[in-house]
Order: sequence, then C-alpha cells, then structure tokens
Amino acid sequence: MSIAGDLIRGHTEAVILARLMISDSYGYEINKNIMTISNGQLELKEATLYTAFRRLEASGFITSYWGDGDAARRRYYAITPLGREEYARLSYEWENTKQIMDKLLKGDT
Amino acid sequence: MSIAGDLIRGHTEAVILARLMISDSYGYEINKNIMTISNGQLELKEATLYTAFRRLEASGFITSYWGDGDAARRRYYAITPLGREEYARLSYEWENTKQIMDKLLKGDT
DNA sequence: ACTTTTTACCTCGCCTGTCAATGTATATTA
DNA sequence: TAATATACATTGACAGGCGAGGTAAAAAGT
Repeated sequence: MSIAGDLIRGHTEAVILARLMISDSYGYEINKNIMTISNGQLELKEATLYTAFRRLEASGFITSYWGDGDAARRRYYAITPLGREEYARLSYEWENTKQIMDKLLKGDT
Repeated sequence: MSIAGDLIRGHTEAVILARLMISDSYGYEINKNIMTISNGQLELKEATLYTAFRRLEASGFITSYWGDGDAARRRYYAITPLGREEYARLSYEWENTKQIMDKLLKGDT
C-alpha cells in the first residue's frame, strides 16, 4: 500500500523540515530518505518536492546553496531558525490532528 | 487551535462514514457531532460536507432519504455494505498513514 | 567504446478537494 | 415580531499534488 497524495497534503512541508532538522540535504537525497524511512510507501513526486522547496524558501523556513566540487550539481537546503519553529509547530499540529482523527474515526459516541 | 482543511483533506469521507457507522443521520447533525467530538477543533464547512455527500453517494457508499413528519426538512444518509467496507479500508489507511508520518516526523535516522 | 541507468535539477498545466460567498426556507427563542 | 438556529444547496476561486515533459552529467553495465 502506498500513501495517496491527499492523505499527506498539508504535511509535505513538515516531512521536509523534519529531514532538514537532521542535516542539510538536497532534493534527490531527501526524497530517497523519505522513501527508505517509509518503506517505499511515501514518495514525494518531484514536482511536489520542488514546489514545496520554493514555498519553504519564500516563507523563510529554509535557505539553499549550491554544493561545490563533487557535489556541484546539487542544490543543498538548510533549515533556518524560523524553520525550526515552524517544524515544532507542525509537529504539534500533527499530534493534535492525530488525537482528533482518532476520536472521530473510532466510532463510539 | 483548529484543524486546517489541508490537514484532514482525504480523511473527510472517513469521518463522515464513521458517523454513519453509528446510525443514520443528516448533514447538520453530522457536522454538529463532529464539532462536539473534536471539541470545536474540526468543522467541516457546509460546501465541503455536501460535496462529500455527493461523492459518497455517487460511489455507492451511502444512500439518502428524506425524513418524514417533524424531520421532513432533513435528508438522512445511511451507510451501505460497500460503505462499511470502505470505512474499514479508510480506517486501516489512516492507521498506516499515522505510522509512517510518525516515523517521518520523529526526526532520528 | 557505447549504451543504459542513475543521479540531479526544473517547469507547465491539469485535477481535485476545500471553502467563502450566497441563496432559500422553516422552526425556535427572545 | 425580530432575531437566531436549524436545514438544505450551489458556484466559483484557490491551492497543493502530480503527470508529463525537459536538460544534463556521472556511473554502471556490456
């Protein structure tokens, strides 16, 4: 089973920021990591990924820079202090969403 | 805090079906129940709610009928056997999504 | 040597679900 | 009798995900 787009809509940015909390990284690697961690169940499509980067950068949550030497083809992203705040906020929001959804889907009451 | 639309996008139908697993109900009541259960944190906007009903009915997951007597103004919805299957499927999907999202947001690895 | 696959970036335009705005009409409460 | 709550519904705008398409270098396979 793989996760349909609408199920993670609104969580894409949180997932990306979570990756950048570990270390700077670039698009291709971030996506590979997401696929590995999710056992192949979640793959952010490239168009989705790159538009998300644009949004995050425009919002000041990440910055980007081109790698050098061997990594010259890669555009690296780094999370900003504001981005760390946003990550915390989105994490909390996810916990909250989980709780409510669990209540709503449980079916008693 | 209230839940933004994009966070539950793709789960709206699951929430509605969960309500109809309890008993037949109508739009206004379903929405009130959702608000109560979520402590006012989730409200399906009317346009969202009614378009979801249309989709669910078109897919054969629910049927509808007009109330009689005092309830003559209400359009009741009932879940179908196919809808029960869909509910089970969406519940499982939710559990799966939770697990993966938790892994992805946790931040280690 | 050359062919294929992988790595790595990016954009355009469509699709779908959400929602603000708007409309109608009855029942209840102040 | 005025205001609020109940109850239905549609339209058009908006935003995020994604299929399809494009470029180019590096690595691996033959």
